[in-house]
Amino acid sequence: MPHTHTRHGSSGDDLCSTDEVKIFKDEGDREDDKISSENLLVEEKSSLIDLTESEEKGQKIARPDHSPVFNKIDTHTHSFNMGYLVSPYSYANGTPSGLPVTMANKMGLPPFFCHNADPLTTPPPAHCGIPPYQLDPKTMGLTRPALYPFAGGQYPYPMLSSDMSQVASWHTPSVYSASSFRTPYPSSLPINTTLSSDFPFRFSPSLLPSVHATSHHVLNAHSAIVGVSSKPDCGAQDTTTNNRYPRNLDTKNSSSTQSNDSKESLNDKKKPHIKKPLNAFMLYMKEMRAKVVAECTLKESAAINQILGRRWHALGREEQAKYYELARRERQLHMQMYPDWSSRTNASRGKKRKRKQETNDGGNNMKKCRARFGLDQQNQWCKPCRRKKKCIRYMEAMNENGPTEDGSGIDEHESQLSDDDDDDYDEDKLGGSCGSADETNKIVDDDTESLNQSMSSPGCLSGLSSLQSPSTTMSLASPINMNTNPATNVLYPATSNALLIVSADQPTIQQRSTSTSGSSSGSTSSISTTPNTSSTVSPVTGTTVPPTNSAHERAMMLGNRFSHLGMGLSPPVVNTGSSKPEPFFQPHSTVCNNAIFSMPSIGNSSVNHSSMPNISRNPIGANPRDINNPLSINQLTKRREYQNVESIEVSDTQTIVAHAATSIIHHVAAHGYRANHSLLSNNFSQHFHQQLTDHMETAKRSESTILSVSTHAVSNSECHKASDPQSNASSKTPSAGASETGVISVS
DNA sequence: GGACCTTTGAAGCTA
DNA sequence: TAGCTTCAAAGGTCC
Repeated sequence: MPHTHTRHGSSGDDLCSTDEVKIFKDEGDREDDKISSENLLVEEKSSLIDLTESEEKGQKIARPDHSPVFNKIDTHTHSFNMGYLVSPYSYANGTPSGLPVTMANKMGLPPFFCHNADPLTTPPPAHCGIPPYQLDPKTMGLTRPALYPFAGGQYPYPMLSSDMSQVASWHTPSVYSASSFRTPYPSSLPINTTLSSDFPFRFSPSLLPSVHATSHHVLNAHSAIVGVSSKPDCGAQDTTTNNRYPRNLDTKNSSSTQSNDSKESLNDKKKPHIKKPLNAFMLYMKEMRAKVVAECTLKESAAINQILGRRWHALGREEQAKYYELARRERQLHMQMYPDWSSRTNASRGKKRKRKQETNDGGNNMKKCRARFGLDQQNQWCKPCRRKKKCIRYMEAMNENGPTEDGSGIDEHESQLSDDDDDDYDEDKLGGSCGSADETNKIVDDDTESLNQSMSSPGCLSGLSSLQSPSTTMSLASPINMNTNPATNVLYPATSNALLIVSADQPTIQQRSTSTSGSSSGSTSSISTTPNTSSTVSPVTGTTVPPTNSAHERAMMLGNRFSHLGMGLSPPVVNTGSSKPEPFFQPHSTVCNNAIFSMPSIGNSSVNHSSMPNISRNPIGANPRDINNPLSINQLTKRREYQNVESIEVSDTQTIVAHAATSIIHHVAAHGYRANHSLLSNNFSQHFHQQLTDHMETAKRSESTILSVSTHAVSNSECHKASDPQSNASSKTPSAGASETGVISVS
């Protein structure tokens, strides 16, 4: 376990992580430290959990005063170095991974606070990263109280000049008045009483951030105290405090002021709810949520969390290690503050537990409609789910083969199926190819409903709620993953001649393609085709054509495919009548030979698609933990665009696709395409455009009818901006758009 | 006002 | 010990 980088070479305190140490390094030393510490972090990450456990178990063991952190502080007393509190982590890869907001908040630091700069007037350097919430707290829904409600000359930190005074100030109520600040932990806790004795240990600077934490927006954000936290009798913790943890948590200690039983009983009723310490992911979420919200204009936390979940997985180990470390510190601090607290306390108190126990009775792990079908297929939801009521299918599954308790659920369910799901039945049944066979079988076994409508059910997909319909989902990652739609006889080779852009930091397609069934994890990209027959939209041409599932599917797939240019692009191959589908796109040699586009079938126009196994179901999206699964985000963010897809003649699929694709490419070529992974260049776009144009010319000669497909851009790879007026405006133009992040959608 | 949704991780409980 | 369950944050939505 590395704990070096302390200038004084103090004994290693596990609390002293390398990232933390880096903060105390001078600018000139950071590079070297970064290199070494990164390597150390990798090692640290591997043992992070064990370390955490061991440390937490032994946290009550008295520790020497020679904490390396203190030593570090000693070395920086001249500058009142609390910079580490602001940005203990570097941004080597540009990923904003600064100090989690929680910690920063607890530290009571302004966002712009830097150890060597004016905390309030000097913006942080770019590498420090500015938490997104700083951009526009109001619009992001994050309340942000005054960082330091001091008057100009009241800012406490500058007054500190010595180590101890500095440290002491962190714990001196006079400095952070309880009435003025919200501390993450109650000031009245016994810990204050023991401060003099074991302060160096208990309030090691590594922990100080949380201990002395004063007001901060995140603390507001996570006003941790539930129940009495807002009660006036909670004293300083109520209106003025923003504690995550209650001040009067320990009733034993606070009971001294409440002598009579009535007060005690009342106090028990008002006993504050001590929340669990945030884990690494929660810390990450708190930090990144605002950013995602700002990027995506999504406000629904469920959707945001899905994005964050994916990003979390996409996060480097080093980055994650930081959050693990912070989470460990949170736990440590929480444990120190509330030694008697146990998660059991919270687990046994809430109604939530009761409710969940009820819903989990019967061992039903079925996903509810929302999770099964996603937001874009609400037409497949049961009625209660549409109304956010209890899922009757869920309840039905709970009762296995038996009827629901009142029977209404079944009836409604059946009615629902007959009403809304019949249309999907054939297609799902025929072409319903989604997910692995195993998963499909599993679903079939679980619920007969799956036959009717949930061949695409994300239930087989472990319930990523916002996934595209898995029934029509296929993965680009799998070279043999093709979705043959019998209804239209149009083959969609996942990899045929399409260009698949693989992130350099992601496993290659070949690697991923080895897995052709079952888990979706590791899928780099996917194509989602959602034969949503209910969608009706006016075409750009204004003509109204009866909706055709395949056409809709075509368009949506196209949109999906192009919307994932940054992750993968696989235009459809149209079966022109011959037994073998004709490749729609001819990859350019420059692309085929480009290692970036490494892909088994790229450039191989002779791929025998017909001989390819008919992967029944694309596992993409099956695993909500699949960080590379774009479907969840896609569905969350682009379904509205898809709903604008107008019907298209099946026979015109090729032309339509080409038309739409060309429009997109036009835009890409014109504006340049900056894919998520920065792998697409204008040259590529132009080339691809040329390829499309050539095919279009060919198609036009053979096709008589052309229906147009409107296209518009989506300005984010993960998030649609349907609510964005600009995006909406652009959606009305029959041109494709590419955002800066390189995602294009077609509607 | 509270449940629900959604994510991952931690912790407790149970078999 | 493995598996399951609950909770932590967040905010829109629904009842």
